[in-house]
Amino acid sequence: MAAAAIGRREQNKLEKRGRIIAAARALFTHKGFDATTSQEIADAAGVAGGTIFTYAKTKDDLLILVFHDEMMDVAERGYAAARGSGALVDQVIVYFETMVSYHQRDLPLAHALMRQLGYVGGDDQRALVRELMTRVLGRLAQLVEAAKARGEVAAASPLLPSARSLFAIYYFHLGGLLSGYLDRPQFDRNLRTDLGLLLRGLG
Amino acid sequence: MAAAAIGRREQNKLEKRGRIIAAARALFTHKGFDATTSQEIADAAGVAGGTIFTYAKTKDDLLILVFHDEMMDVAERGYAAARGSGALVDQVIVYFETMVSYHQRDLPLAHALMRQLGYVGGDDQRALVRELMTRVLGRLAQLVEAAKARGEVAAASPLLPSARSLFAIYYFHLGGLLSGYLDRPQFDRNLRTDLGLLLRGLG
DNA sequence: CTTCAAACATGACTGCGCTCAAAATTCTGG
DNA sequence: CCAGAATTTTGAGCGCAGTCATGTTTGAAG
Repeated sequence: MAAAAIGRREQNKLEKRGRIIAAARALFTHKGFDATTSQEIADAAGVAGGTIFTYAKTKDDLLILVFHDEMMDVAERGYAAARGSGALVDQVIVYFETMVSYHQRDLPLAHALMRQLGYVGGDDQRALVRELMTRVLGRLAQLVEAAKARGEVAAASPLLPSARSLFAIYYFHLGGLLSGYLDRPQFDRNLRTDLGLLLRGLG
Repeated sequence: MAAAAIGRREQNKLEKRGRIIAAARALFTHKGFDATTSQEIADAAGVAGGTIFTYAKTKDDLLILVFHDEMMDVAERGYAAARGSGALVDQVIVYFETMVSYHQRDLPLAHALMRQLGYVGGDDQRALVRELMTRVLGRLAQLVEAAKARGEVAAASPLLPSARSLFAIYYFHLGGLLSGYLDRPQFDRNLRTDLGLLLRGLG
């Protein structure tokens, strides 16, 4: 049989997985992460309590499942919005601002998600994070590549490390914002300063 | 009364706090974080179960208390070790390597700690994280400052943003190492590449 | 169609983090 | 030294994340 052929078993698993993710997303958004019990998710998804944990090893891991698709999309939208801008700094800032405004819709949830990103339990979820990271860094690298073509970035600058470093700076400040060490204006200022520094270099 | 005068009440609280932290450290190190119950910590510290949670809002927050002092010290030792080396890149790498080898002693615990750093519950713990961050960035800034005096770094480079960015890059890769996305050689390579990139600049 | 094995779902159950009303301890003013 | 206010400790109890033995469904082989 071709790999595309799927039996009733896999079909059911996919449907159930979809219902669980949808239920979790709705409840997390509506009640908050902590206030949502795994039993509520199970009820809303029409499955037994224990079934949740065959799709995500922990309740925390559900966050990865819930956000993966949306975040993949946000990266795309951020890239699309960033291409238009002028200098690379501005492009990169537009890219990250797109992500931040997505997180702004629900800061506590974003906080919980960020916490979880560095602590994934299941292998499936780990693969999802890898995929997401690849996408996010890939789009960044494209911005850098275009800037290189424009002569705005040195030809010698390696793409992936550049993208990684830009993201590392964003991620660090995002943590500060979500943890309450920074308010939004501070975040914006720090981000611009530090990204600019990376682009210009310390040397 | 002078602020230095402390009554029996505060004296007792300090002692109890010390016992709790010591007990938690011993148990975390010996049994691991997850395998240690809050009751065990309480027993070892000679207090009732509920008392733990007047000193740390959550079990997770205990990690901050346990590691604060040691990490402050590691930053000092890293700085002392780094001053000797030659170029700024190498100094910074020595600084971070000192921290990494400290974490290597107990990777799962370091992982738990890192997770917790971005999710502090109590205000006291938050202040401790602030203090630690200030120390870590401050020592880094000193290295940059000295390099600036040597003419190795542009006079225009602002110290704090530079230190922040260097740390952000380290922190990002540390997360990759602790989460198992990177092995040690990859970590070392990435760190050197990206720190060098920041120092040279993309432009 | 029947039989058997493998994969999956179930939900009662367990253990632990954390709460909170009550008890114990310390402080203060007279 | 005493009464009573203020703060801290206590530990039984609660709710929930996560487990696992049992039951159910699916797929394959004859």
